[in-house]
Amino acid sequence: MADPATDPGAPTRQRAEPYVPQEIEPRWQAAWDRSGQHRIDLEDDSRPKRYFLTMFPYPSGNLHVGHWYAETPADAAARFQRMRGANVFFPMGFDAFGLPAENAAIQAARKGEDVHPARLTRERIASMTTQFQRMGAMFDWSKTLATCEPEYYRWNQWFFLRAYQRGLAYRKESYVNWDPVDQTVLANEQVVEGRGERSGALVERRLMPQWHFRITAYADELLDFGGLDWPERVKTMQTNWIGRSEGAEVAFTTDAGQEIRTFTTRPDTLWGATFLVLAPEHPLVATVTTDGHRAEVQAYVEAAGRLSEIDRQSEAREKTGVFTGAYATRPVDGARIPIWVADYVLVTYGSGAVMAVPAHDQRDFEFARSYGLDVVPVVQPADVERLDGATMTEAYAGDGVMTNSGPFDGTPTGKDAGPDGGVARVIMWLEERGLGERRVTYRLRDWLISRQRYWGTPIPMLYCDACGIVPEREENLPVVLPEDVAFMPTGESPLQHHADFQHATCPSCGGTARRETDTMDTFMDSSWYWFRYLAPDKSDGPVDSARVARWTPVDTYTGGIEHAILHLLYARFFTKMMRDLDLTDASEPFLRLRNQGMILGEDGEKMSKRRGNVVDPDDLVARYGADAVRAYLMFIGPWDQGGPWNPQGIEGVVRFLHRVWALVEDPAPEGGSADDATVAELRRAAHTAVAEVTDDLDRFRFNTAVAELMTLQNAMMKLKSGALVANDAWEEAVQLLLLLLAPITPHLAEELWHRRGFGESVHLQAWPSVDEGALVRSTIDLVVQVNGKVRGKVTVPSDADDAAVLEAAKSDANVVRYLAAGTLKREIVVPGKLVNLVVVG
RNA sequence: GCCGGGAUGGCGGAACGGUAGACGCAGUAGAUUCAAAAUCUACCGGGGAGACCCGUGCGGGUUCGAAUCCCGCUCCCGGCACCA
Repeated sequence: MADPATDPGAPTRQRAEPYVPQEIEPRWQAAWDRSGQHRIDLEDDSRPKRYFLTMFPYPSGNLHVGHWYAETPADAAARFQRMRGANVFFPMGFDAFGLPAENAAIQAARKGEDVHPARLTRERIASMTTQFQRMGAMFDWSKTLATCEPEYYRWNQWFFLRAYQRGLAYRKESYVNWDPVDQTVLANEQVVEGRGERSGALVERRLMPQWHFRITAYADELLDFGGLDWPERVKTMQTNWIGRSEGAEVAFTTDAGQEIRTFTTRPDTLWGATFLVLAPEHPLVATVTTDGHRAEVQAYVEAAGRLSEIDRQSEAREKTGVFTGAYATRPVDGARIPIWVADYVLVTYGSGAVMAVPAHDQRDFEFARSYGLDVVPVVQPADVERLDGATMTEAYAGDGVMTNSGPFDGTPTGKDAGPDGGVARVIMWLEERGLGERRVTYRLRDWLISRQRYWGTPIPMLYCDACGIVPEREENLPVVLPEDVAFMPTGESPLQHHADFQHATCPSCGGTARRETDTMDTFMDSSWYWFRYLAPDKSDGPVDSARVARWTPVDTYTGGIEHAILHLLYARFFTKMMRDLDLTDASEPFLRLRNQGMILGEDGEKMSKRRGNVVDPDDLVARYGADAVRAYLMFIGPWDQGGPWNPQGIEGVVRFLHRVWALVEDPAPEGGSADDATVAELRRAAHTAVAEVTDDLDRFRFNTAVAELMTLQNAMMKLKSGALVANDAWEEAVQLLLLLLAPITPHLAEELWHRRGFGESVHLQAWPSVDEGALVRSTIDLVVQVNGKVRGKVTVPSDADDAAVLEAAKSDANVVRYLAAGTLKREIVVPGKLVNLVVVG
């Protein structure tokens, strides 16, 4: 073959125009917009529906690489499903309420400037929408929404009222997490290691009346992930968070006749309960305490109240507590045991009081040793020497045989003892005698949704002097968040000083009422938004029930792992509540969940302005084009892993895209071969890629999909010649390559598709199917093993029988050397892939 | 402590139980160039001149054959954690 590089006489290879993504991409984005190919017909039921949902972003004002990493692979998966013949709905909107915009307004107020969160948020939504267009994604912008608009949040209020009617929303005074920086209470889910999830401030415990959703009513149902294709770790995290414990509730009676209820997972150790412990906040502490101990107990309770949650739960801390002076009766045998107050017992879990069994619970053991309380073993381990309460150095929590336990002596017991074990039998025994009952307890608390903030959905409740707490009438919704507000430099919610907003008429008696000034947790907004996408303009109800029936649950939901508990738990709860309000038949919102990892800076650290390792997607697009950014983010590694940004890595992908352009557009070198073997090789390469890319995209394995496309490009480049390009098989291979590229690099594929004159948009083509015939090889590689070692490889016709295979193996000089030493034991034929000839000496 | 997920070249990572390291990055050599960039070609786990040998966190096992399956560890990441 003449090569202009080495042969000066050879004709110079003509080059087509260069690949300039910056020119191609805006042109196609505008064309797709004009043609409306991303506007979906939600009523079209001629094709199977696929609801692809990606977690809607908070309008921070600027897209960062994380958005591109989250959205563009999801877009590739959605485009792939559309080409496979599905009617794919892939909407995008904005989670628009929240503290950052309000904090910006407060900051501005401190400087005497005027910034309003509503204006700021709407501007940011507009600029981010423009930025989103540059991704070349197939978002259907005709169905977008922003949660800060009254048309959206009025339905938050509507749901709240319906939930209130059903007793699923309620107000109660309880100990809550107060974030002193953001000046609001937070849900348990928003407190991480004792600090506010957003502000990082140490949260304080405050007793305040607040609105809650009764998520605990669904605790058991939330533990059931049946039928869901979700990552194991997300299911585990939610299961841990809900924290189900089985046990019994046992009531102890004080000498003064008050009942103290305790929860235990080990009722079989009841005979070893040598004291009771109340949490400092337990309501009975004051009434139980005897006069002689009052001062000491009061001091202890006050000191405990001053401790931050993190100090109090510190593991290193030694257990402290005080005796109340009171005694209670152990119900199983009438023994009198002392009642203590200690802050290692949490008022928020179980009943806020525990029966302490120091011999078999490490915490109780440590407390008993500190204060000289009795340690009485009631479970004897089978294989260890007898436990003695006086000499034990730690609690024994394992299995064994019950002793000192009245009628149960000799019963095998422990966590693993099963239905005939002590735990189950003692519960039955307690129930028969009315001394206690089976009880399941959860770590999960009800969802606290009140926020003492401005930029959120007003809670539609009123306080009337005559009627008390009164819900707003549905027909008066929305309770509009007033925009004529002044932001305090102190950070206090302006609603607390807005007389017009607070002034209301009581729907019950017609008198004057005061409006609730707390707003809802913004996780409320994201708990049902995918229903609203289906009919964002609907004004006579929250959702279009026919579309809900057809389109939900969401088929594939994508987003960050940081929402594993928060948003995803609330969304599941909300769907179940909506089901019970007859708004949907489904019990689960999202059938398949896939989480992307996080893109880190070049240094492997989280991207931040302070570190100076932020990569700006706008710069990347200007430099390399959107397709290169998309393809690189997909190629970087498994999507759920994320990883550091590699500036040289994207160059490799850019090279690949230029090679694709050259492969399709540049003229081929003259001559070459287009014989049957060459054509078969070309078709095999193309159809192998079809098979692999199809499988990869189906399984969200974008990195190997891109690698497969690179392999195909390499193979085609190697084979490309004047003779082959003139063959129909070349045209077919180019078409397949472009079809496979379409979800990943939509602009490049579309441009080349048109340049080749293949017809209307590549994105409206059917996804190619594999021609199995093209995959069949005329020969097969034969690996020859002797005594477990690979000793050679021979190539035989794919239809060779065992005898011919053996003959072929023997024709390999190297194999024969080893074969001579042994005898043939057997041949193992792996159909379609490999043939191994095994010889044992 | 309990639960979940991992560990493969210099790096990111591939491998239905079937020749480990696909694809890419970085690197080496060469072509092109006055030179460089870009591009192209070849090489690119370790040892050995070679035949070969050794290699997927560690120790066993199953199998003709194990990164992959089983048993026992080590370390790393994530979640929960004084939750009775």
